[in-house]
Amino acid sequence: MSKKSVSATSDTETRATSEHATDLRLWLRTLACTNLIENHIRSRLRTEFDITLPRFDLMAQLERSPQGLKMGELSKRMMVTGGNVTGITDQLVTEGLVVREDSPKDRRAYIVKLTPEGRRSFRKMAEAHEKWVVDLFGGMDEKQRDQLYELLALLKSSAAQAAGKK
Amino acid sequence: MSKKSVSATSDTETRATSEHATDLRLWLRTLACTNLIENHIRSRLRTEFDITLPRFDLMAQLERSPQGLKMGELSKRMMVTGGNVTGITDQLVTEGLVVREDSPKDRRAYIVKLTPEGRRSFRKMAEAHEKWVVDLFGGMDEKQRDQLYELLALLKSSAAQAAGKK
DNA sequence: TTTTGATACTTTAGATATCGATATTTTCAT
DNA sequence: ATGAAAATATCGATATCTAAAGTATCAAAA
Repeated sequence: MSKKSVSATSDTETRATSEHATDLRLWLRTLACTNLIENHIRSRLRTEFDITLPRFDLMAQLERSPQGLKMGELSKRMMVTGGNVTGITDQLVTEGLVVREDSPKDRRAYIVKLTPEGRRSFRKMAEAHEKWVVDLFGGMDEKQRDQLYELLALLKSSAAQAAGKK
Repeated sequence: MSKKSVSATSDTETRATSEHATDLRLWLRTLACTNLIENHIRSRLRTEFDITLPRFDLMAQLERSPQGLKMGELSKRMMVTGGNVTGITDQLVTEGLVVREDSPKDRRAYIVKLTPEGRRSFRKMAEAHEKWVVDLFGGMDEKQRDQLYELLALLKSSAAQAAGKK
């Protein structure tokens, strides 16, 4: 007894099951791409600049916000917990790449900023980092990259909404 | 090398810079999507099943390979280092969810398998997990998801090639 | 056989990560 | 005002995670 192929005739239950499976495959592929790229970048940051990815990421956030950022802001933007940001910041302070300044508006908070050396150091790494990313995405043409960019915007808002409602 | 459609007024340098910037944005958006989804799944696995994401991932690999997998295979498929797999496996063995069996072919290797309890436990979690993923991708229609799936295939091979050459 | 190199896994050290608890400060409703 | 609730950051415990070094085994050549 052979099963009919899932097509226009599939009932609700069959369709639901099949959608589950395809969504799962889609998610696993998304994850695989990210891990592939992230592992590569992590490895090169280490071998070529002797820095870890989390430290680089934190510095990247600060470079984009020259006025500095509160710990909580960093936590939100890096999508990691506050305790984690505390640890990474501690390391970068030890290395002299960032500083904690007291916030004049809120005595609970710190403002984290790049030091001049941190900024200089980051700029050099960022230049190489951009090249790596260009290479990693180089197998796609401009139209495909644009399409991917738009689809990921959809995914981001879809996931944000679903995650928000919980 | 294929021709790229570029606005007539941009010179080479401008184009290069702008491509760098757009690729970087594309990568950051990819990363943001993955983190968003991953954090949500991690959180729900913890609150609803009291399990960590890495443990769930390892079990998922084993469920797909009922004959069991060697540590090295797990390492490759999960895209993490061997030492990491050792630790996660240790935890799961302690919890009675997986077992290490000696490989009959190679005394250096183990075959890791789900225990009956591990399989039972995983199936229950996987069902919920799939629902979460369906919800997270629910804001995209079928065509968009298909497109995303295909574009990610391109990205995967592009990144794999670039990462391979180094 | 013995050596040699590669492979499979573990162990170690260091740096991230999370979660829950805590201390301090701010905000806000009364 | 003032007390409760919320916000900010840190700390301690535990769990990942990587890179590198170490152990055991395999496979093939000398």
